[in-house]
Amino acid sequence: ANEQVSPDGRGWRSGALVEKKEIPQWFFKITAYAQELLDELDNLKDWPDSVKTMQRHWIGRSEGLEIDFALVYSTVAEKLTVYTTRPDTLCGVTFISVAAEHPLAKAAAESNPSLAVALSDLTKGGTAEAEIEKAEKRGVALGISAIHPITGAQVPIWAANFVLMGYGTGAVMAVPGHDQRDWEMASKYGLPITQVIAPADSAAADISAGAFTDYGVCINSGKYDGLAFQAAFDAMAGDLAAVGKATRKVNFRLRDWGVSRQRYWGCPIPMLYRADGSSVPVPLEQLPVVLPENVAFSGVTSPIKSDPNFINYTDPQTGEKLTRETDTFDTFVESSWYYARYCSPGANTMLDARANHWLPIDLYIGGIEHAVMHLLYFRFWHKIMRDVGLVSSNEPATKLLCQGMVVADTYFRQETSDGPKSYFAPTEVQVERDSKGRALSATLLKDGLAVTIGPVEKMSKSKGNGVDPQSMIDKYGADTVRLFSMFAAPPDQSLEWSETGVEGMHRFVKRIWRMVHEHLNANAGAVSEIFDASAASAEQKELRTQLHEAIAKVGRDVGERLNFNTAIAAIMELTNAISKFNDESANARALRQECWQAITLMLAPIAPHLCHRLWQLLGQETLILDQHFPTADAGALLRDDVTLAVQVNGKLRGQITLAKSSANAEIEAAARLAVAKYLEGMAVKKVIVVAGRLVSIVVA
RNA sequence: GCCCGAAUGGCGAAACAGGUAGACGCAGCGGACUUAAAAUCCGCCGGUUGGCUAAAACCACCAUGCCGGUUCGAUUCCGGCUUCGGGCACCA
Repeated sequence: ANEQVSPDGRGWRSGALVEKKEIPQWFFKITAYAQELLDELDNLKDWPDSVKTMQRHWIGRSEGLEIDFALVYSTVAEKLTVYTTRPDTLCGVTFISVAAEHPLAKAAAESNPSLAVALSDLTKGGTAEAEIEKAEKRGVALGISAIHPITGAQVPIWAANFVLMGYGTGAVMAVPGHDQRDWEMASKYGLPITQVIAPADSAAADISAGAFTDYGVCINSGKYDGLAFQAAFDAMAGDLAAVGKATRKVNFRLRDWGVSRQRYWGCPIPMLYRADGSSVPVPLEQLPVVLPENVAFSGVTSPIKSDPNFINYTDPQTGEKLTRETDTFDTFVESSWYYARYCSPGANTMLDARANHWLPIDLYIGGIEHAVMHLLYFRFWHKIMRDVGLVSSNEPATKLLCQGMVVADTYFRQETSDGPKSYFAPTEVQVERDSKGRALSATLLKDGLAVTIGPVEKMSKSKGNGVDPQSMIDKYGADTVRLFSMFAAPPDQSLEWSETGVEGMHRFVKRIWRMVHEHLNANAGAVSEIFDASAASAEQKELRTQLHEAIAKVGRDVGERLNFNTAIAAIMELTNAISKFNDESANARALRQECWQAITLMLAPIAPHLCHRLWQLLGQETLILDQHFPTADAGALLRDDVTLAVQVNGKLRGQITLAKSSANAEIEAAARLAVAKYLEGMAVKKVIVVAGRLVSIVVA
């Protein structure tokens, strides 16, 4: 695995030099779905844009040209086909680069041992795209030339370490004047660099310092001179197609999905090999092929690779002797359809009709690290299941939420500057703070000596900053822990764990408990009166408006935005407003009862234990679990007055409060009065009234 | 190297379609209650910028990573950076 290769190109445990070898592998043809996977991103309205953008780039659709270069004196093939998205630069081709695994390179190496060595040298280094892109551009001449399809010039063919056999045709035309990788390679090996594109704005491009990669107009390109990108593309495509040397081609960056793994623990790939090496699938009625667990481990390879009981297979009908594939599937295969199987537990087949009944998933939650690989395989597999009739939807999940990690403070000691760090749990440490609450230093409780305050990091065993939620639940209760988890950050951001924050939330829980009891005690039990809006005081009207504004906000935050933190904050604000509401009239008691019932209903999904009990205490005979989320009373949301900010030249200079029904002229007059001292001696150039928000006066 | 994000007080954060920056909470400070402590309640809480001051109140200015732009108005939009995080196909 790439992860097990050290940066020096050796195995992380054995230290052995890593070699690359070609082995037969099974692939899923995800590229056959590339266009659909791309197109349907537009229908995923409730997926984050960042994920959709990453998938678009990953699929990487490009429109280009496949161009044939005739070979000179080659016994292997007549022509070499390259793929390019920049045919406008064709006249700047000074050589051709092929992948080291390209058939042409292999053929050339057959009769040339030193070339074979040089080619295998080229493939040294990692396989990760990041490594290939960052590695020095290297190449080796194959000693073969090709004929430029337009100029007729002979250009040499090289193998290069940055050309991938799996993309396009495994061969690219090299235009060092206008491609940075080609430029670096040409500069290294003294290959010619010519300019065939000039900047569109007729400025000069300096290709001696690096490639000029922008679009521009053709120069030094004969009859194509002066053409811009698209015109040059079309002209080249037309002319070359007419002589059978080019075809338009859409390519995708997306590669087929290699699913073979040489590990034991996995799902065996259900394929059989005939004596002649050809392969057939295991018959449907014999699926699934179950991994044998009664096996003997001997050495480093998977035990089923040498287990005759597993390998040998006799066709029950014909008696033909076959052997089983011993590789197992990539585990991404299973994670691509578990959600569907979960919808039909116990089914004797892969899925039954229940899967289609429940799917697609309403809300799928996972980390952003899965943005391209898992989430693309997942979409691909759903389309496969659709195409074989197992499900009828096109996509597996209608809404996607990418949640953040849980992080916490770290504390450590390091004996020597390059020595190992020993970490301490936040619970073992006492932090000293200055008068503003800034952390100054920390000491270990056990010995009273200093420890270093480290950065806030993802909770992990190695950093010792993990918190067992059970210990917090034991101490504060599950409702408090759940409320804190929801309150500390929106779900798509990382959540910083803080025990003082949990304590603060516990205070809030106790406060609600106490306030409800005070409300009930003042009334000697639950209240039955109904709030009478027509007889309400201004303060009562205000609280009731606040209540229904909170209900509307919490409904939106929880139901649509999934921003539980602001929902809880809105309930806290309402609680603070109730606390300040000192009115013991019957109407006020009825209003308070309405508030507490709504708060209990709104908090019940997050703090079910607390709210279950409070609901009963508030005199309700139903179970709170059976209740609907409260809805705001539109009438209660209307306020008579509105407060507007008044700006002068964009700076806040005053506030006005006036009837909501006020006409713009009235508003403007009130605003001018409120900021009169800023308008003295100035000419008012413009007044902008933003309904319900502010008045902006522009003066000079 | 390429792709996708993020950056706001001492801290976690809020500002939902460009409109009063810092809601809500944590920490801190001051006070009430108490013999005392805990718990609870009340108040303050961006700026070692300037003005007026004994001090405050108050007023002005500055402030959403940095530089520039658009706009009456920018945390929000645009261009250019910096730093941090995620991904780059065998970690899953």
